[in-house]
Amino acid sequence: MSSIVEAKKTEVKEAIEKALQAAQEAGQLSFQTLPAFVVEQPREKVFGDFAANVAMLLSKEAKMPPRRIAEIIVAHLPKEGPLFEKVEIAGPGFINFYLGKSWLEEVLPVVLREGDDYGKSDFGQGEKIQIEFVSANPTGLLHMGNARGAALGDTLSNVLQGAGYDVTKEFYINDAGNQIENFGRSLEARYFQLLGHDVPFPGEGYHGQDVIETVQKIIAEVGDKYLTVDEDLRREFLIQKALEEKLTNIKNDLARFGVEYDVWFSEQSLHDSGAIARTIQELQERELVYEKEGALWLKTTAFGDEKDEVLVRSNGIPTYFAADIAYHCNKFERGFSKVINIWGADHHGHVARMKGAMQALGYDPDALHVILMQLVRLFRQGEIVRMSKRSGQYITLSELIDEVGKDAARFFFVMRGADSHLDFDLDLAKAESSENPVYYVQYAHARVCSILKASVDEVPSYEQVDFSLLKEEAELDLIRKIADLPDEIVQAAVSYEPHHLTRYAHELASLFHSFYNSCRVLVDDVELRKARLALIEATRITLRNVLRLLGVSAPERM
RNA sequence: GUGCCCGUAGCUCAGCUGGAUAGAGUGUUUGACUACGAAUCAAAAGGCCGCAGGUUCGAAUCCUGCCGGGCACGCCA
Repeated sequence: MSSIVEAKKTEVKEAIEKALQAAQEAGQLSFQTLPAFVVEQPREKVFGDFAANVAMLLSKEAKMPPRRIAEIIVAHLPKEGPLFEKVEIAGPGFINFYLGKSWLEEVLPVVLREGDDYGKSDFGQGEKIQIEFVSANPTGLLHMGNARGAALGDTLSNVLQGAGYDVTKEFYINDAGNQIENFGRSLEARYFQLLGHDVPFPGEGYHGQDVIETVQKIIAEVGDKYLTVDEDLRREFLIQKALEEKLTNIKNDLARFGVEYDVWFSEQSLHDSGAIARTIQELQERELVYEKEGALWLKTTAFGDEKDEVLVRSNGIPTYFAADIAYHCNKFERGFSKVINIWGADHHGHVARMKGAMQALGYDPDALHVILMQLVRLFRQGEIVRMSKRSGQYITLSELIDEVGKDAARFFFVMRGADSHLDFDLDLAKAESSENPVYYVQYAHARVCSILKASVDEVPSYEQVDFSLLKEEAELDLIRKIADLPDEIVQAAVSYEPHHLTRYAHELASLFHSFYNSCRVLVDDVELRKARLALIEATRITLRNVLRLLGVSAPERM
């Protein structure tokens, strides 16, 4: 539960702060406030283990060129401390710190000791975060957009948990409102049609084949006895049965995808409990609601929206927007300090409105964070796979898992940032070759396992290993990357960008493959062999932990 | 028309709150298996970071204006 990299950065930073103070007291440097400088790992290894940009930031206030300031700071740093092997000034005024390799010897024991927990931290301090994703209409099957949302949301949840947050994953079931009425009419029409009655199908209805299948199942169970009952009763029954079946399907598909929710939240329950009515009343009390043409409107223009939005239609039914406001209030009432939503980019117009509504009701709009994800395009043999939801012609999550497998699907969806359009190459995802990044990472894991199996002796416990024997460039690079995991997870968590993790996984695998090709593990030298076994065991642990966060399996054989 | 997102190597994309010579993968070219898995590795080539201004010690990153692509502008969700 500790990050060595973070600890070292802090040590460097404190040393610089002391040097700054000393320089100021000596009258060599004058400034009012300490600038918010950073200590970071430079892009290039030649620039040392850590670098500070403090001199550049101070240049203006201290009225001195950055390199001159850097010289003064360096002069006040501890000369021969255990911390710095070498300190250099480079480029426009960076101070580069070379720590030598002794600090790297601290890394592997931590990994071996923490095992499955390596990479976790208490950064989030148990802060309560709620995350809502997929929330697909229970009137159909899950499509590619839902699949991307599922992979993104679930991975982000894992990452947040890994960074020490208390995460609740939630699926909002749209089981009320207009589209359910519409769904009911579609079900009813199919019910009549399948029982030999020639009735018209509603133009705006749900045309998909899956709806027909759902009704077939219902008929198999109850037969034709709902032909003659009252229309309201019939529709209510069909809706209830169909929603049950659809929801079970959705749950099963998501479970196959490795996604389990903590809460399934029903929209209908907000109607039933009066939560929506209460929310509308509260908005009314704040004089943000007015009546026009028989409908109730919310003054969203007061929060910069282009036009006001309807809360309650002239037919008396609250809109989705009204229900969603009530739902979000409910989230905050449950004590979450942060609420994350993952929406398709086509809902972006909804973001400002929802934040505005939260502000109107006295909540902090910034506590609501919406991740918008761009659309997914499927490619097969270089051609776009055309899909149309209206006609029911689209590839479902279930079919995707059948075709490319859970591992590839999840990895591919998380590989790109949410706001970039995702081109999903089905052939690449299926390819069992090096072009496929999933296999590349998994292969690294399988390779480690294979060596461990071939080894006659067990992985030594970390107390029995002399880690100073690891001094090849490839070994040190690999250790450095392993040491990064806790920070990578925190980075991905605070930025809500899980795609950093697929990148990290690939880099780690790459450094391992390099190491494998330049160093032999099972050498005759007993002590070196032990050290290298410990290194690859730590690599295995790190790879497996990352893959677990991604929801991708870590096979021992491929 | 208005608003939001995107524009980086042939292709698909990274690039963290502004930092050093803009990075991966893939594709192309060339090498490496009598050694723990060649589903691997090493090396080369490949860029006006859409265009033009501005902010400053410093811009792919921030601001403005254009150009090009996507999306949204319902008493749908």
